[in-house]
Amino acid sequence: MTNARLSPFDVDSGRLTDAVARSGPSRTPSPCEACAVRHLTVCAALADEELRHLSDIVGHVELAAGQSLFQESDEARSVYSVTAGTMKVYKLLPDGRCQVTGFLFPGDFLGLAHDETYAYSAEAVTHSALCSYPRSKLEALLKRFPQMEQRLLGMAKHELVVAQEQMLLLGRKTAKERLASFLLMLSRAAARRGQDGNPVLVPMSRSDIGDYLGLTTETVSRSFTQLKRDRIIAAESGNRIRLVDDDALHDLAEGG
Amino acid sequence: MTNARLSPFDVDSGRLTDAVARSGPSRTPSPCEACAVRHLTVCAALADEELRHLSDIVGHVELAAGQSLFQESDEARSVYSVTAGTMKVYKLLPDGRCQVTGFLFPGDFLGLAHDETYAYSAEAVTHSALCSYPRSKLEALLKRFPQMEQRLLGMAKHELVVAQEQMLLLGRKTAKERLASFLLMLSRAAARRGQDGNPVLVPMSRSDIGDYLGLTTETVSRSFTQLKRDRIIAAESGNRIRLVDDDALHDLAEGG
DNA sequence: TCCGCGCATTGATGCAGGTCAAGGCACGCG
DNA sequence: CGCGTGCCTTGACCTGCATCAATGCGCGGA
Repeated sequence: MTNARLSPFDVDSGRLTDAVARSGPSRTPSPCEACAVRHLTVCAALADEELRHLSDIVGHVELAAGQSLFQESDEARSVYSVTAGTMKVYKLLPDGRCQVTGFLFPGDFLGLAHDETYAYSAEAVTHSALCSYPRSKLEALLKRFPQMEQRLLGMAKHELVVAQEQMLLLGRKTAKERLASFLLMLSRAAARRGQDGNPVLVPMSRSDIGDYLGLTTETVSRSFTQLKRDRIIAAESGNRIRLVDDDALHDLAEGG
Repeated sequence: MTNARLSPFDVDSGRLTDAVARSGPSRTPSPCEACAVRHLTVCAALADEELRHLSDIVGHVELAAGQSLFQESDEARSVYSVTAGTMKVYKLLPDGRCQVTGFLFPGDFLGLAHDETYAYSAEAVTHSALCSYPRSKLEALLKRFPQMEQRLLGMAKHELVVAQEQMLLLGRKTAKERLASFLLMLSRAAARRGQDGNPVLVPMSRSDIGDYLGLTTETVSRSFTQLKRDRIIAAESGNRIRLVDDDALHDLAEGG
């Protein structure tokens, strides 16, 4: 495996520039209609009229790798939809211990806050682009279009299922099992976006992975080495991992 | 600390029998209107008309301690609202490793499934009572009363926040910190229900607590002993724990 | 009242993963 | 083109929690 972080446009590059260009606020009719990742997002099920209203309130953000979008306890002014790149959301303990609660890819939603402040921090892992929706305006829209609320509820339910699986991982799986689960998660997420799920691109650092899996970077690294030695995965160029023995990987991930 | 599990009616007894009696399907106008725990539940914000419709489709379940409500992968026919007792929801690995993803108290909701099957198993910790709503009929109702959907979304968002905190706990906290967080969670949950948050009732076994905190029963027991030795908590009769040094407990829980 | 069962506690020991430390490798920059 | 920086890998050692085992203790049932 190579050590370098990707330059921001190595991967989703076309997608990133496309999405940003297309959705520029200056475009005429309804930029959201032309959104390249709409089928993945909360916007997928919306009618044209609803889309137009959404277009009216949408803003755009672009972040370089490592840039922060918001911090836990910031006032939750906006919610966001990732259109390109990879984001991470995480929580910190006062002494600096970090738990990454999720990685987000194009189509994913973030910033849903229960009260007036965010419950976690969000930061770009790679160069990323997002649509932003002012919370107040979005809420007004939700009142008018309950359809959207339904869609949001569906996404929240799905996130809950994912969160419960992550709790099982953090509470009960071994380091190797955690890494196997992680690679399969990445692979499925890539496939959902219509990208290649094998080999799978791993854009985040060992340290981010450790903070996601409740491990140290050293243990993540050692587990990678073990999986390679066991011929279950193989490193390829550009931070890609080939899933060589899919069955073994699944068995591992499920604690087989 | 005593070892005995509670007999089912030691605690929420009045509440349990009341709720069950009141909400019997044979009652005349709208049993939900009289529900003792309505202010805590998804039903809180509903208008009378909506409540009547809800009453029409509601069913009731009573479970003895240890009885299962549904299993992961069962077809998700109903969703439930806890009216009395304590439930646990959990996920299993094939080899039997168990992660309790949450304890549920009166007012809590369970069974929200993203697809056609439940994502976890649910079992009564103490004698419990629940309202059940057939999923199909509830969905029809949600279409008519978007208000309810909004309320559900709010509950789902709150559950997500809780789940993220639990991930931080499972990924990054020490055994003592986990137990401190757990006791504070129980205390807050009791207070929310209008019960005494100190001393706090701990109705579940060491093994359930371990499965919730990602620890073994032995480690849970040892951590209890340490907190007692440090005069941070004290055991009282009937599985109650007095939170003696609240500040120390909070500091511990936050990783101070 | 006594017995036995199920849970909790405590002790002894082991090990997975953390910690500390030393290179290695790729890339960017002067 | 060589050097520095940042990440990754590997090794040696340590420790917090798991595991294995024994005992305690409260309750329910005979």
